[in-house]
Amino acid sequence: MAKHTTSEAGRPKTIEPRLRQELEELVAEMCKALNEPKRLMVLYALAERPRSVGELAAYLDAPQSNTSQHLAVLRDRGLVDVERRGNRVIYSLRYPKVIAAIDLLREVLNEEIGRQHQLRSA
Amino acid sequence: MAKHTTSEAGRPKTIEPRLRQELEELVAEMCKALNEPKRLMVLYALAERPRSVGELAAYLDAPQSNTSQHLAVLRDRGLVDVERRGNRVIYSLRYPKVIAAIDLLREVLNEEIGRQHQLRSA
DNA sequence: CACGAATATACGCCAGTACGAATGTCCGTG
DNA sequence: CACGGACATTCGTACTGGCGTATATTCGTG
Repeated sequence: MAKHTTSEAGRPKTIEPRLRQELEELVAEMCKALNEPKRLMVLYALAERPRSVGELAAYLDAPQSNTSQHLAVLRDRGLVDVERRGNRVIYSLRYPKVIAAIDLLREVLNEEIGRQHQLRSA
Repeated sequence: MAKHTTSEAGRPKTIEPRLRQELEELVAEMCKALNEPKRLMVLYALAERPRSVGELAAYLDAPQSNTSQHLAVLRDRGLVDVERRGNRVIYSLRYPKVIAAIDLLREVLNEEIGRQHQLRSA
């Protein structure tokens, strides 16, 4: 393991970049769960109410296996709750804050689209 | 300003999935800009103050070309502003809301980490 | 105008990932 | 306990994205 070269310089105001990198890694991992349109649709669908896999597959107009794969990603990231109900498996949204975060990004998107439109018409 | 998506009572609760898919595609594109630790670090660094490419490269402890590539992604997504100052190019954060969104995800991350810890100790 | 510093881009390589098809697993029912 | 339905997982393939190396571009300076 390579040691840090300048570890004894005075403490900078920002935290050690190495640690910072690992921290951001975790956030990035969470963002990776959100960079897929179908997964976003799933999250919004679950924000309304819990749904079964088949329901979500129909909603996405995607094959069952594909839907299950996307749900597995969200499950591994801990973004959804799972509950077995008889023959089916019901998924639900665990953190409403995730929707709030995406909504914020959507607002930014709106501003940006307006900006681009403004540039074109100038 | 940003229009409020008032949940109009007469409308169907969900919009056409086809259109919805395209909308989410755009949001997903924006998330793709955030799913890279170094890009997140860049955004936070720019949230403090505008910085040049060399400065950011040093901060990331990454080669110049790599830094430029990441900046190109942020630039293409419209998340940063660019200004040429003499020999250098100064980047700055365009939308503070992006930081707010990431902070929200960070909160979710904290809850999730606490949750996992709790599960392990049970 | 030649030169060097700062930044951007092109290219090839490798890892990661979404997808469909096929298969495995769990559950309720007859 | 055999069968079918709902869901999960595996596998091979095609695509995408990040990286380093090398090269191009832009600008200040002598």
